[in-house]
Amino acid sequence: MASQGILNQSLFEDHQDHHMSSSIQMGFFSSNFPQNYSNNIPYGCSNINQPILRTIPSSSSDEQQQPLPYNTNNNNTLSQSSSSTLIKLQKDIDFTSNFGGGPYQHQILSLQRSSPNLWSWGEVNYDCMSSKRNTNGGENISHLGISAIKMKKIKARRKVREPRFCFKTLSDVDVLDDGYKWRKYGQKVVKNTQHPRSYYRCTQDNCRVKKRVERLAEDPRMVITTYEGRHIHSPSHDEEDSQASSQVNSYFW
DNA sequence: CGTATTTGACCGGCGC
DNA sequence: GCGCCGGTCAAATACG
Repeated sequence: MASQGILNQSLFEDHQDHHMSSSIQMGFFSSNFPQNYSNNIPYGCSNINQPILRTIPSSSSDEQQQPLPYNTNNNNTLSQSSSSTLIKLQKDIDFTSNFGGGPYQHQILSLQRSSPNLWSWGEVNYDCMSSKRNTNGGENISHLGISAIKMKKIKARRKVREPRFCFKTLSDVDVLDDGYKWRKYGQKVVKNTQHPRSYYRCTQDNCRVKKRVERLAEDPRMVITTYEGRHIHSPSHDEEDSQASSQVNSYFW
């Protein structure tokens, strides 16, 4: 499976560009969610407090400029194709470094901003993981009105924090098989949630990728998975035949 | 017995 | 400065 985990770069033309444009870009990626998760397709966005972004056919043009609220039916499930995956992700995240490739092709939505790393961990952490934060006046980092103090704090944290993103998945299983091996190193009960948050580290030597997993308080059927950092290796279940496919590793910088 | 998980302690950031 | 909270550590425990 030489093509595993390779992002369809034709849809991410400025993949190498570190300066984000302020556009919303559609793309596809192949993930290796295994067969038993095929009915647990991730479809969330990186910020659970913001509207879930609706998938837009990649052929459509200008209407892509605005995130649209996702249509949900009365069962609070997606009314669109369940095979759609919607993820707002930081521009410099290589999706394939967190997901290996596989038979399932999911649609993702990449939100690109005018400055690098605007999806700072702080923003994701406060907005996505901790719904109590950011309530004083609703100051939003994504707008130019951000205070200098706040920006300073964020910058300070950016120094040490890896890029991260998270998404929601409808799943009975907490830990989705993303092809990598993880070791649990902590569990925490987060305030105002009934479900604990679990912390995992990639077991690969020198790979510092972390992920955390928790259930959405509002809907325990949803698993929120947050990845931080980039894998420096291919998914572990490729290891057996990875000797002959070192070129594949270049996709997992 | 080696490895993975659990879980209370600890630490640092942040708000008040 | 203090307390709260999230994230991490590491000893204890479980597991294969």
